[in-house]
Amino acid sequence: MNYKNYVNSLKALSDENRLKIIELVSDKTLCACDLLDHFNFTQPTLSHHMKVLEDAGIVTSYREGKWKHYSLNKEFAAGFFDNTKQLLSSDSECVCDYEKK
Amino acid sequence: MNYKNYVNSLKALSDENRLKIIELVSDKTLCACDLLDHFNFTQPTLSHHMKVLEDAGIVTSYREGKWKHYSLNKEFAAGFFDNTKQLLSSDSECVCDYEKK
DNA sequence: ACCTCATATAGATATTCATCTATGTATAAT
DNA sequence: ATTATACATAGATGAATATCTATATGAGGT
Repeated sequence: MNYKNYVNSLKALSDENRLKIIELVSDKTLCACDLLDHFNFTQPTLSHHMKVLEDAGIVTSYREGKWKHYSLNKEFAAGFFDNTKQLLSSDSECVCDYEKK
Repeated sequence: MNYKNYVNSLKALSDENRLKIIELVSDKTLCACDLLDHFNFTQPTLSHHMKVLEDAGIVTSYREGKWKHYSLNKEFAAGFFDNTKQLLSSDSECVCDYEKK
């Protein structure tokens, strides 16, 4: 498992508003303006959250005219799920003895 | 899904050292002193991390004389796994329209 | 009682981060 | 060209947190 990458994903997920965003785009594609309707924070704050989620590979996006559309990255979902399983299962190979940092 | 609780779990997991601790106790029980051998930070820092993990219900502990022993909470592992599945799967029931905060 | 070992707590510091206001950029419509 | 709409960036601020040193607590052994 790539620890740095997994920790990065966890940090990106560790925010209640971003979790809500993920659920909103987990089954459909939404533009930023639609997402913003669901929250009480400002547009720059949403922009920040979307950048965090996109940089972490959690959501993907494409531009269509003025709009930017977001959806859940299914590859991320599968990968994150696998990493979580490996972390929490006792029968996974032990990576305990990597070097101290 | 209990968002607050899940976010709390994610935050507790969002640290590379704590992930390593979890892997160390995922298949065996270890005392704090044994855990400390695997890291370069100080004993109070480990104590802090163990408190975070225990408060989040991620690890359980018991005292035996001078030693405090830790192991992975299997119930947490199962619950966290379920929550993650629900979050990332598109076919889960939508909890999108809970109140703004 | 005293000492040693294992762990916890207190207080300080530096970094990270969620949010804001203000402003910039890009695209489309008139 | 001008204006409106959608999104991004810059800079500031307050809150959370990972780490440290110093000290306290607790439990066994001599």
